[in-house]
Amino acid sequence: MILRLSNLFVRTLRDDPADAELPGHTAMVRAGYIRRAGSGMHTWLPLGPLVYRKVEAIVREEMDRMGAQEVHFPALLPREPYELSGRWEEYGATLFRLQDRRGNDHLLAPTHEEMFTLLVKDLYSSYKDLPLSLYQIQIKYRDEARPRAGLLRAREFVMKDSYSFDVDDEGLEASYQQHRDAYIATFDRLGLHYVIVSAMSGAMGGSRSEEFLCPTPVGEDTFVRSPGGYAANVEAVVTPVPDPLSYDDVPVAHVEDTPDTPTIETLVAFANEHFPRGDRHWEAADTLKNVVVMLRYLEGGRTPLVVGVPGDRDVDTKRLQAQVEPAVVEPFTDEDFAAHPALVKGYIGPQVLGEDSASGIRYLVDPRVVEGTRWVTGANRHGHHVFDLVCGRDFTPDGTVEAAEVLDGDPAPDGSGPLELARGIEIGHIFQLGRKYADALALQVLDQHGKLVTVTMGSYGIGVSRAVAAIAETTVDELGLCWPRQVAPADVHVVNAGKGEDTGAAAEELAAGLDAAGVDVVLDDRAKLSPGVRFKDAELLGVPTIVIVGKRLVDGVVEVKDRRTGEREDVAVAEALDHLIAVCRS
RNA sequence: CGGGAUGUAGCGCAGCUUGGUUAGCGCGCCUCGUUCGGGACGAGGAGGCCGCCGGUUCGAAUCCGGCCAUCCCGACCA
Repeated sequence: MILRLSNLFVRTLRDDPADAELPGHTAMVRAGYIRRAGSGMHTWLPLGPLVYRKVEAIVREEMDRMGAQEVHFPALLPREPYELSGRWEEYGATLFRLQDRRGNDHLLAPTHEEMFTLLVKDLYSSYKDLPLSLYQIQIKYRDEARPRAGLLRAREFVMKDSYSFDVDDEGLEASYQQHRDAYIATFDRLGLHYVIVSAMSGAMGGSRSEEFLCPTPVGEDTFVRSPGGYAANVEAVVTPVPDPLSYDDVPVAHVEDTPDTPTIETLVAFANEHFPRGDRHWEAADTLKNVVVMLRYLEGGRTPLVVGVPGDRDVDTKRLQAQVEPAVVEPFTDEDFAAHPALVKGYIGPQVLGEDSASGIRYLVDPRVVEGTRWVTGANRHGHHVFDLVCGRDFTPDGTVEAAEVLDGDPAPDGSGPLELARGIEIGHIFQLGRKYADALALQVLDQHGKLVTVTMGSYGIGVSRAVAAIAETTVDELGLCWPRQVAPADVHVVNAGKGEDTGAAAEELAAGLDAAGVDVVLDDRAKLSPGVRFKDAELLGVPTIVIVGKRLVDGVVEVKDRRTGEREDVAVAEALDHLIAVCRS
């Protein structure tokens, strides 16, 4: 294939588009791979699909290799299956809903669990048919609250989603492992760096879930890693529990007048001024911060929950949310405070909390709050705090919860060193669904004893368009795009940098030779352009090997430049073809 | 959803405060000529519902009101 810039449908931009912020996205727009069509929607120009299709092909090959079979559902679906699974309601505002001319509800699918489940239910009814893995590569729709970062968080995007079906947990584990191996092979081939992080704490019945994150500062997901190789989603970090402390010599708890100290900061400052410690200053970590939230349950109803964390940390809503699922964490409003007079805003303390207390309000604390720890905390009276309140002596929480934010330097749960917070792009997610959808949609098969058993499922996703973006973001440099060869739109970019007909003819001949050898070529055969423009465009487009046919042609050489390293070498014209073919196949 | 901003040619922007010729600049595009190894130069061109609706006014890109859209920060995000 020879792409001639003289007629390729592309126009490179000299200025950065105003609405692009990430370097890779900016370069893709400037180089003419994609354009914004609307918020979270993108048009692909000819260069874009050349990259996209190579990514897609690698994903497809690895799925086929592991034995998954490709199917294809509509992106537009009727309401009914989602009604049956409960997700018509559950999915909320993120679901694109629309009506047909008869007023019937439809949706643009954000993911296809229901359809896969129902399809298998329609066709299969025996354990002999399993295990089975099906996949599709499909446009997905999510009405994101805030689309951003170009292809990374779009409202229309392409995802490979697959689902495994097994009769038992051992089968599911095997299918999961197959997908995990296939994903490793896929991302290795794509040239994407990744870390595999545990995405759940295991509090949800032991089902496994792991995310493939591509580490980059522009990523939207936060994860942690340790020097010893531990890596996890922040939601999954388990806090090591300290040993209990002796509290024999801790004075009796005493309430003090602490006016105008509704925040940890004001409290610490006040305590240091009026109740100085003998040994050191009071610190935020000496205080116990009690945060009250409302839990809303799917089946209806709201109950308050108070979470106690050391005062130097905030409650991480995402971590808390992961712990209380399927309940939803909601803010505690002023009306809620009015309805629960035991809770004094800014001065909440454990003495009035607990399921066995008068208030009956559930009280969970950070795992660091162990027996014997002494705290400065709210006295449940406006302007008052209690000092030397000892856990296990003066109060007993209902339990612990992993809700405190994870901080840089916290110890890894497996003892592999201090955690480092890092950012990444979620490029893949593998998940043991279990029987959620099989139960909801009655997917059962007969086992070898003739008994009906509910199938257990896994779901596995790779963001294909997002992977393109992730590659761009992690390879782009100050000159432009810099594609890995296996996904580049072409192998060689031939620049005719001369002014005479001789360089033009030599460039044509070289391009034709490469094409005949099966090497894809971008040929800059545009007329009347200064060499500088051609060089800039070649670098912006990001084809891995650039050949300059120019002033050195009179010496019988062309220049071969590696886009990534910038290294140039002179190659005799007579050897250029063989040299380039070797470079592209190495 | 909270906060902040923006909407003027394909792209990037000025003009608006203080209303008044034919709405301007750079890039890109067309023609001619000169250039030709790091986004060349000259001359001449094409291209605009100034986001939409309404109001004020003799007159609105400019002032006022409403709406819509988009972007950024945050919240949210299997």
